[in-house]
Amino acid sequence: MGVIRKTKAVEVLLKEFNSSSVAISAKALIEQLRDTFNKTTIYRVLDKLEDDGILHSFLGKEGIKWYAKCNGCTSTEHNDVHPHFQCLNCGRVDCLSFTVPLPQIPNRKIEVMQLLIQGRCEECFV
Amino acid sequence: MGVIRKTKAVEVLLKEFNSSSVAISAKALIEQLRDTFNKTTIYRVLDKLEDDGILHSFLGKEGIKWYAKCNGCTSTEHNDVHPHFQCLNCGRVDCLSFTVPLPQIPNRKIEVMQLLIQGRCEECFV
DNA sequence: AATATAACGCAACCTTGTTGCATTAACTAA
DNA sequence: TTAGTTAATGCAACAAGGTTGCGTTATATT
Ligand SMILES: [Mn+2]
Ligand SMILES: [Mn+2]
Ligand SMILES: [Zn+2]
Ligand SMILES: [Zn+2]
Repeated sequence: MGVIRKTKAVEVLLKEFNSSSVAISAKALIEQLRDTFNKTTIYRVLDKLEDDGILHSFLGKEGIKWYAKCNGCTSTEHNDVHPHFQCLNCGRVDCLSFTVPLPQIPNRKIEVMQLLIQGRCEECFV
Repeated sequence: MGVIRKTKAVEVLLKEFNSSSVAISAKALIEQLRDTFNKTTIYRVLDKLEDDGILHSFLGKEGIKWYAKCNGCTSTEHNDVHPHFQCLNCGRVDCLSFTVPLPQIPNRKIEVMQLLIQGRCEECFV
């Protein structure tokens, strides 16, 4: 797969993610671009951008899907695994750049891990 | 809130969680008890048992809700926060007893964290 | 046994996300 | 530059997980 045509939707969504580095939920994009694009289109473009290694996705607080820019991923290699932070006050979500060392678990093989930290972001921190 | 009446549904669900210590998804319970209870009832009882500090819930792989027994929680204090493990082979989910030390993040306050580790469980480990 | 009301079943609904299909618009090459 | 090819789009309908309102049932209390 992969994005092959530079369509209006691809262009607009790419710009959305390039203008800031915070994560954006599919839900928010659909709402925000409701008058411009159909939700199906948005879901499909996000899918493709993820396949391309341009965006990565993860599940936020209520199990809804968020997307953020990738750093150095390709369509063949998605090696951009890191924790995410969701602010319980303003809702903002972003990527955290550190890695969390996990203890070995006997007789289990760890393949993926997803860590969502919740609390107060820099803006909402008192 | 809290469970006030010992009904059939409460009894059956409690037994379900007491007979083993693995987590069970609401989805699985609804399917399994489809001929006995309405799904609304199951959702409501699970909710209540959680409020009571008897069960805790978390989101699994596809963002669906899982429940497991609590250890030493009450209706006023839910202090049973720990990682969960979901087997990518057999689908089994369980609670992990270790705690993951998180680095301090400057200017942010960490309140909750949810960690889902995926891989191969003891049974499916080769 | 009579009462009060928590819990239940059912149908209808909500939200997030997906699918099939006819139409439109990018890209390709004449 | 235009015609042809087909990826991408819009729309409507659907799916899964979960919630809500309301009339009925069953548990606990007297
Ligand atoms: Mn990220
Ligand atoms: Mn647990
Ligand atoms: Zn914030
Ligand atoms: Zn397994």
